[in-house]
Amino acid sequence: MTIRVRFAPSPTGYLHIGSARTALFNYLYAKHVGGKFLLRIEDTDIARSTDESTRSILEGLEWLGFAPDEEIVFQSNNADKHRAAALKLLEEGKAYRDFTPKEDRGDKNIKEAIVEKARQNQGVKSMRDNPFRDLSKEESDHRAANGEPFAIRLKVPEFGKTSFEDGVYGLTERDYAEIEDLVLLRSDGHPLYNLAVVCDDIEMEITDIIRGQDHLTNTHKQILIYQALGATPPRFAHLPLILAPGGKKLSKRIHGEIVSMTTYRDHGFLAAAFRNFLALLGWSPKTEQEIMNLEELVNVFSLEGIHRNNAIFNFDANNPKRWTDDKALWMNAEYVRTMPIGELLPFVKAELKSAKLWRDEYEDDDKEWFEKTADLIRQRFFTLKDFSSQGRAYFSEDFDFDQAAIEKNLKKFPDLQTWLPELAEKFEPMESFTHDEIETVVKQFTEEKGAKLGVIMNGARALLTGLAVGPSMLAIFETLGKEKSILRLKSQVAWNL
RNA sequence: GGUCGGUUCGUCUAGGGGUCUAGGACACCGCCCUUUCACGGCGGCGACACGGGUUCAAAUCCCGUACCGACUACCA
Repeated sequence: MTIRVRFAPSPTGYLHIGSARTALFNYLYAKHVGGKFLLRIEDTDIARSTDESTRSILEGLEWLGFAPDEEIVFQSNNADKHRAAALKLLEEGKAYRDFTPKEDRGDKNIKEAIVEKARQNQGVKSMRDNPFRDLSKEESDHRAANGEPFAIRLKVPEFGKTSFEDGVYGLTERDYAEIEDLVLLRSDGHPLYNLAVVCDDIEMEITDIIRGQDHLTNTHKQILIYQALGATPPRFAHLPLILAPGGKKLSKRIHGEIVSMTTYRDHGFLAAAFRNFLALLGWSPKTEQEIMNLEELVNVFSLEGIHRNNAIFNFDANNPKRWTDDKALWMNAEYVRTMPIGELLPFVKAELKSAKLWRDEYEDDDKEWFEKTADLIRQRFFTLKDFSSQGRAYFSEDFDFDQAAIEKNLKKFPDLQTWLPELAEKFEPMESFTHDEIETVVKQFTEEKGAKLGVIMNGARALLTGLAVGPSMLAIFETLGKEKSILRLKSQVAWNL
């Protein structure tokens, strides 16, 4: 039987880091065994689901490169089937109508309310004390026929326990006494999560469910539903959670965009790098190799490498340099700096285009120059954004000067104001403007002036790139070319800043 | 409150009774290279939550405590 897994997000926000990692693990698992990776949008909560969120999730998945192998399933389209299943269970006596009026809960403190209620009911409350649980069929039918609203609850057996072998957490058991007669169908006729998931997973012939650990206890309820429906439950594997710094829950509300996939895309992350980073959060290949492309990840992925403890996604909202996890940033830099240049170029192009720095010659007459330059400057870059910010001077005459660079490398040595234009003069007659020739000229010039090579070079760097850091100056001269080098060495704009 | 789960450097992790004076990566610090540096090279700092057992031997097994998390909704 082919393995079929699904990623089933609910469209109540963007694709966040936890869901993205769940999608990744499902994808890796499916591909590893030659199975299918499916996508289902769980939009049964009409009040909270939005189309915009669905789009955002799809966008995130697309960016990461996880295309579903079959058509996307929208859970809300299956509501009729879910209702039918609930009715069937009711018919078979495996569920019952609950005529208790719906309780209005203040939306805000639901968790607190639950705890409070549980505290009050301590030791008294039984999960089976619903007065409608054993209502006769006749009376139940009668009241329903009279138009009395009701919810349908699953009739959980009095004694026994559910158990299953979790792919990550091992044997998991739960006593029936701990499981309430869960609501299958709301009094307004809307199917509830646990019913919907089970029905859809049966219908989609899902064989393995890989999802967040927050569903671990739900699984027992779902197994009860599978059994009532006469279906064999699939295999389950639960993933540890990804937490915020300090070990608190990562929340869309509190942590905002920092957890959204689109943020990473928009901040110049390479999907390959982010995927790689995500894979290492809660999973380990058990080797010391950390840089792995998708294919390698697929090859070595196994449930056995998944942790049971939660991982922290580190970031510091108040520190621009640490706006997201250090390791994610490093991973991205590693990819930017070491991936085959040919694979990187399309991303550089897209970045330059969006910054209006792209010129079509880069793919034509200046193709070689473009490749060489991108290759040269990427050595110190972290994200794709750096090509248009720090790398701006290589693609445009309109670039900014870093104040600190000017102070430190230019104004501190007033002689440079005449020397640098003089150096430009030395460049003028050069026929071949390449590394070695430039070196000869610059060195000779430096000796003439009795100056330090570093002073000349760094001054030139400030003038030619606006920055205090970057590749070797000889390489910069060469890549910028004679004309631009001369022009910028003579320019006085930086001196007047 | 109850049930269940988890706990190795700041963070991601290796390890599953002796090979652990606990390994790697990121971050941090230092040194080197150098015309600069956010590159590169070398090195350093730094952890088995705590308390009891079991054992010749425990990071590894058992129990308890603490802390963290999930679930406990006519949310998903």
